[in-house]
Amino acid sequence: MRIQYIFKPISIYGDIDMELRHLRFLTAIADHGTFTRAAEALHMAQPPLSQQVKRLEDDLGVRIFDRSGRGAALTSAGDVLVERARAILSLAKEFETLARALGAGDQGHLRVGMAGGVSLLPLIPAAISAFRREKPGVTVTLEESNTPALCASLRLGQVDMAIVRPPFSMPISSCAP
Amino acid sequence: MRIQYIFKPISIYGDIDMELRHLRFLTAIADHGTFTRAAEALHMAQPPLSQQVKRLEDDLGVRIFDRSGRGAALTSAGDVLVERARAILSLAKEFETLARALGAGDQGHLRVGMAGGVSLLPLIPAAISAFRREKPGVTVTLEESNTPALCASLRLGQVDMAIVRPPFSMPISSCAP
DNA sequence: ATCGGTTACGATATTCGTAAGGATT
DNA sequence: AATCCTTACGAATATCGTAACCGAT
Repeated sequence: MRIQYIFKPISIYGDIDMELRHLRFLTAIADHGTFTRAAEALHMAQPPLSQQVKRLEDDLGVRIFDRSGRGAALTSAGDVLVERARAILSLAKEFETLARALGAGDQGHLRVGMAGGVSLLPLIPAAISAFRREKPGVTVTLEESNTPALCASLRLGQVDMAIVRPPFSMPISSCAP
Repeated sequence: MRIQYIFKPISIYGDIDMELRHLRFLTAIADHGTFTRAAEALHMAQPPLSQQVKRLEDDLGVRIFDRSGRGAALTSAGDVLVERARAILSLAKEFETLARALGAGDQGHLRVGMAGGVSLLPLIPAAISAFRREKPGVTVTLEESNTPALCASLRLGQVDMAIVRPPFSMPISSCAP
């Protein structure tokens, strides 16, 4: 009866918080086949890349890459994990894109044409103030003119919206985009 | 004609890499309603939480929370984004769980019973060596005995696998789990 | 001997915490 | 006045880069 013991090293570091950075490291190595080339692609030196990956592997208790003299190949576990990592990174990218798009809606330039005397109505300045408070990123341009001229400006796209008074002759369908 | 200009501040920092930490911050604030209580839950002080969120908002160009004297409420954009953040964090959590599970499969204790003389066959030691090389975290216990005794041990769960020679009398269905 | 990965350690950069300042209820 | 968020700045911490080392082809 022969018994063999293998002592597995345990992480000397405390548990780390896995971050998207680590997932980016994994996919880069999987994509480029070696730590060295992945490090180049990540604009960093290779030793820190090794450190981070090793630490992640130790923390999760799973070996993701098989290192050899000619590069790093995915283990069977690594194969599954890198696939998941790509999905997460893809969602994160979408998150950023969506956030910027949502933000873009809150900034820009709004050109408002107002018929003469409209600014005397209590509701209008209040509405503009409220809008400016809610969307501080939007530059608001106010322009006072008469109703027919404003309708023309609106049609030409020189203003984005016009506050006029009846009577005015403009079909709803000709609103500016 | 009156014109108002509002200059929108641009981030003085370079673009940051969004990390899972930022998403954790967002969901914590959304969950707790105030930066202060979220900071407590995150085991951190409240000012750095404000800093990180502000920086993320500036970088993405979107306001996620409406700050007021009595807490932080989600903006319409923030509502969408926090929902996405939760999805990403959920996947990240799954990733960690899966990784640990895959790692656990690569470690543990494998008890192998071998019939006498089997170790003389060239294939068996080679297979064991290969297995140990591939799964360094698994402790392998080898035990030599005779075929009937090994079948009994296997049935009792005293070994995980047995390498025996015919004839042996054991239905396949009685394999250990 | 070259290529690739790891270890060691000092430098750098980011984050974090404390203290003071505003704003709103 | 009390509560909550922000700004400012020094301290702690984590990451990063360079240099030296090991292993394999």
